Amino acid sequence: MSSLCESNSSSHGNGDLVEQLASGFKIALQGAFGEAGTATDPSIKVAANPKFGDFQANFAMGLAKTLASSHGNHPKEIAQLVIDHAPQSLRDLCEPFEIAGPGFVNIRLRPTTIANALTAMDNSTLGVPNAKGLRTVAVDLCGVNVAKQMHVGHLRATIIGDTIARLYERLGWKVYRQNHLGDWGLPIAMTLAALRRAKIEIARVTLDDLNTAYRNAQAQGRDDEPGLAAARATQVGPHRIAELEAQHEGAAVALADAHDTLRRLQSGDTSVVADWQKLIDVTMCEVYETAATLGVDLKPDHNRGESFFRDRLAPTVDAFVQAKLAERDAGALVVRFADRERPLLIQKSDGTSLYATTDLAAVRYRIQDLGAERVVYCVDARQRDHFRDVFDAVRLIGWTKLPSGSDAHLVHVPFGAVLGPDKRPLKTRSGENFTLKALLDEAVARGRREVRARSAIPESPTAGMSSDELDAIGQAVGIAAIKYADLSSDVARDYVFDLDRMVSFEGDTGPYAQYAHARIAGILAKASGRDADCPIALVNAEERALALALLRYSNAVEDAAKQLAPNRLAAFIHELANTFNAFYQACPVLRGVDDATRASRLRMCDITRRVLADALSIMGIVAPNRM
RNA sequence: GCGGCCAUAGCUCAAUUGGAUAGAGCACGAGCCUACGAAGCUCGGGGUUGCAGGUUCGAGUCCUGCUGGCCGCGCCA
Repeated sequence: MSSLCESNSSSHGNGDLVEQLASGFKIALQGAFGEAGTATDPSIKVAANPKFGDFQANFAMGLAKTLASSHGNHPKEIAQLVIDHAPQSLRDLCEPFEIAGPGFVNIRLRPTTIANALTAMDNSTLGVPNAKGLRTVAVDLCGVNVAKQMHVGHLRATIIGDTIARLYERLGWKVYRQNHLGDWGLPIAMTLAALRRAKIEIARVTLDDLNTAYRNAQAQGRDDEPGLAAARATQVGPHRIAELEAQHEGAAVALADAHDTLRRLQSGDTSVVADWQKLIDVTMCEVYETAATLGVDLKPDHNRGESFFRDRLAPTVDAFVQAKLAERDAGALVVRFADRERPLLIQKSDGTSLYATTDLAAVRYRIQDLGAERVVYCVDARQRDHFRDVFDAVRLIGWTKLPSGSDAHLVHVPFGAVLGPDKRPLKTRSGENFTLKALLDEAVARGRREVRARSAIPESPTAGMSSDELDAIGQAVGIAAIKYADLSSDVARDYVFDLDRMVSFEGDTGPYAQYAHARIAGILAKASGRDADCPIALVNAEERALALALLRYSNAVEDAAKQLAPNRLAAFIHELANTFNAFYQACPVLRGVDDATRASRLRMCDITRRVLADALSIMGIVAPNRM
């Protein structure tokens, strides 16, 4: 597995301890076992338990297995031999090594090693490596449909996608956010046709109107032809057949109208195109507003909807036909795969294309036009099979090839459903989807209520703040509650939406992290004048633990990006906040300590605050200085 | 019918991708503020990781079978 940043992290002077230890053990491994040692991963991990030290090296057991034929060494002997070959540069970093269990090498760092590493990361990078725009990723996120309100499903596609985009941005990648809007094709035409039939003035239409029209259009267009055939075959009552026939005719009329509208839209009929544009404007206006509320970077620049690819659909289909990868089946064009029955449909029997076609055109655009070496899709887990097929089709035709000759990496990040208390997909009492707006309004109201309640206490740091200030803080808290709850568990899993738990502000929540940040900000505000370059002294266990937690930041960011797992970052945030709170409890910063200790602890507070704020900003969460 | 995902403490979730005694939070019990911010900290009880086998020095993690749940399966997106 290659590093996210090809350039050697140690050259950044970020004091990455794991890398320093790993390179030291590599030298030792080579010294002890030559070729076989060079090929061995030192496997440096954070210690499973603090009593085993700070880190552990787990190479010995695996190496014993590969060496078994030629040597007869036990893992413990192998570990000892490697330790005997440890270069002085490695020995200088650590207390004497210990071998324990089946062959673990326990590593305890010298306090100066930790202090030096912490000093080295105390700059604007906070130790995080930077690819300097030399690597490129496209992130498919949000994926709203025109004329439809955003609902909870879009919450995940939006904030998970935004966080992944921010992770890569933080690592210095060139990031293209791609909002794959549903803004083209029959569904939009149906809505448009329904609006025009109803003589609704499109210039003044609202998103609610559109939403209603969309639903009505879908209902009108629903044709139960199979049902009708079945009814005739089984000779059910004439009443039922008549009913189905009427529905069939109504649907036929609506569909014919929609098809006509679609034809005019596609041929550039100025009046239809103008109305269509208005639908998009009305829809997106609210999407941008919601994105802003959520702290998500989503703008018109990021729109790469179905309509954007409309002229690329025919060439896409042609390419598959030319490559003899597509074949006719019952009038439609399908791509078949060697290892599964299910084909990928890329053209309907009436000659029009469908969603897979757009997805294929979009992958090609992202790799060949944007130059993305990775394309990440933040889309509902139910579309697993679909993306598997699309990705395989792209590989078959060879569109993953980059100019450099290497292959672009396609990844679907499948996320689970948001469930209600009944463990069923979250719905309102009347069975409708919750609009995202309603959900966010509720969360913001709860956040504001909590913040106001606290500001009413005279000793509170927020006492006497203006109503606007409290509202802003309350909003930050409410949004953080929702986002952190979503991003802190494995995205692939379903989760139960429980606002009470999210906004409880206790335990592993967004507000807990914000609170830790605000506490530190409070200390720093009280400390008048501090020495930013003072020596860092690590005496207490809590100081040492805090320093080690801070030093894990770069790995947490890289790991979260590599695994496309925001919950890894959330786990880091929670652990850091936790470790800081313990430090804070045990180590006075401003009172009753000598100047050197005070300066050292203040510096650690400062770094901690910046790391917390930085990590939260990757999740698009605001960290207020007071709350 | 075929295929995919999942099952961990009473509840909600972790587990550094095969490493040491499976960890957090909530809830429950016991402590800590004339306050460097108690939205906090410390300590405690709570587990046959759905079941049965297998692979190996080592399995929550990999393989096989079973049970239970969710999801998907050609002209919707």
